[in-house]
Amino acid sequence: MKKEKILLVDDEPDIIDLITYNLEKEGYEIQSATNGRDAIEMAKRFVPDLILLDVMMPEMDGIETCVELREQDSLRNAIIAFLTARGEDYSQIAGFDAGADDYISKPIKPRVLISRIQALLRRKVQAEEVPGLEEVGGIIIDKEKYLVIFQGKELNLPKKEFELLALLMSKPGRVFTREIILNTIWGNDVVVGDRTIDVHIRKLREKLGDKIIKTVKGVGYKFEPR
Amino acid sequence: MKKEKILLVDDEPDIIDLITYNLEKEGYEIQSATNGRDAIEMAKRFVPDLILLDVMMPEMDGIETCVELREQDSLRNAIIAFLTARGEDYSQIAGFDAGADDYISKPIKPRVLISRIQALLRRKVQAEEVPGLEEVGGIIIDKEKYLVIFQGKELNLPKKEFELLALLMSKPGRVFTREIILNTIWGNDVVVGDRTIDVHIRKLREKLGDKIIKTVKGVGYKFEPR
DNA sequence: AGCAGGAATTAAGACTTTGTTAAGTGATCA
DNA sequence: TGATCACTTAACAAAGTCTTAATTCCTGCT
Repeated sequence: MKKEKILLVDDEPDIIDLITYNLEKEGYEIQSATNGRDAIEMAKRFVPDLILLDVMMPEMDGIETCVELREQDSLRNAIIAFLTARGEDYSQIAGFDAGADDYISKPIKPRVLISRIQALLRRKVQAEEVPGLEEVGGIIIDKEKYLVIFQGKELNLPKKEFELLALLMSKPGRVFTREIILNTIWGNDVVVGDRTIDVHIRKLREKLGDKIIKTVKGVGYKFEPR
Repeated sequence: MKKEKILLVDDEPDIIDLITYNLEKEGYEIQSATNGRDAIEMAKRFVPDLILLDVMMPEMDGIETCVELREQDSLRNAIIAFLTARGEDYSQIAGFDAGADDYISKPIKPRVLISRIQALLRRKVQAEEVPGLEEVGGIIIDKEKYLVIFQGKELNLPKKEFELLALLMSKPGRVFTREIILNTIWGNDVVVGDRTIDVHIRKLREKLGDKIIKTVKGVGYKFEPR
């Protein structure tokens, strides 16, 4: 699994040390900055997945920094969370407007922080999407290796079956019409009989069980994630 | 702009009143429940955009409730936020695992709460924006998945019924004449008897209840949102 | 009350779309 | 070159959907 990158911005070295220690222990890759200006420079190169930003900083405060970070195109889908002292409630309001995704109260409790960060990154991962490898409803399909893993077993599907499964799984739940299936897998001009698709579907069902691919009569087929 | 729906779950009436008052003032549509069981029932019908869930409740606590709510298909993209008393940090950890999106500390400060909710809903809107999915009067119709969710239950409608429902729901309240229905669903040239539409309407009413589709004698039919 | 037009209801049968099986055609590979 | 595998087709079976037709039910009107 890819190491996720976190940029930590706080003017107090003690806090930086504490957080860095705890997050590195969790396997994240951490970089830190002690002021807004540096943070922006660093963010451009480091391209973090998550930015933890102290609100109270000399010179350029967190809010200001946040606004500038948000203008960076490369950080469009980075997550920004503020670190704020209890009682600084105004910052929550201004912070969300500045484009923050969350805020975390000081004093920092490591366990809480980690759990919070996991939740934030999980949300981000959902939003992203990693091509090539997909996992839905217990089935893993690896387009690079041309491999399907189902109930712990590796399956070597023939080309057409594999492509058909990959297509259905690319949008779990969504119905693909026969027409679209033909166009996608066989190409716009190739003409094959109507039953051909059925037969391939049948073979997939033989291998993956009957419940995974569902027929929508008169429309098409869909992959039904458990 | 559509009113956003919030379901509030807390066993203390005072809290309910306080929050309801503040959120209604902001233009949200609020429903509330005082225990987890009711909350789940209500959620199925109400289909809220956001659920505020007290962690500490008798019988079924917030975490448990959250887990069950997350299993509801119709709540797939609802946002769930916990209300927690200061010091209940354990709840933050368990809560995120249970599928919560955020937590909000008590005591509730109205200004902070509202700002927080706005941020959460803003995030939701971004995450959604998926065409083909519509929600009207507690019924969700998903053209991609060819699926209707009604009172928390998934319905698999046959093609014609589905198309008919989709048509009526596309403009809630508007009357569609028989002629337009025929032209849209059957095509301009296809000729089917007049009663055919009635029969399909009837089947829809069997499945969705009698009140949802209304007859306008001599004119046509309309979908009657709540 | 009686009537007429439209709509609801029902069940039966026609019709479509899929499932299933087995067999045929190539292609590939030792 | 014979075995195996992938793919396609054909033919029939099985589901499931759509239509129709016959009848009853409403509602407003005279």
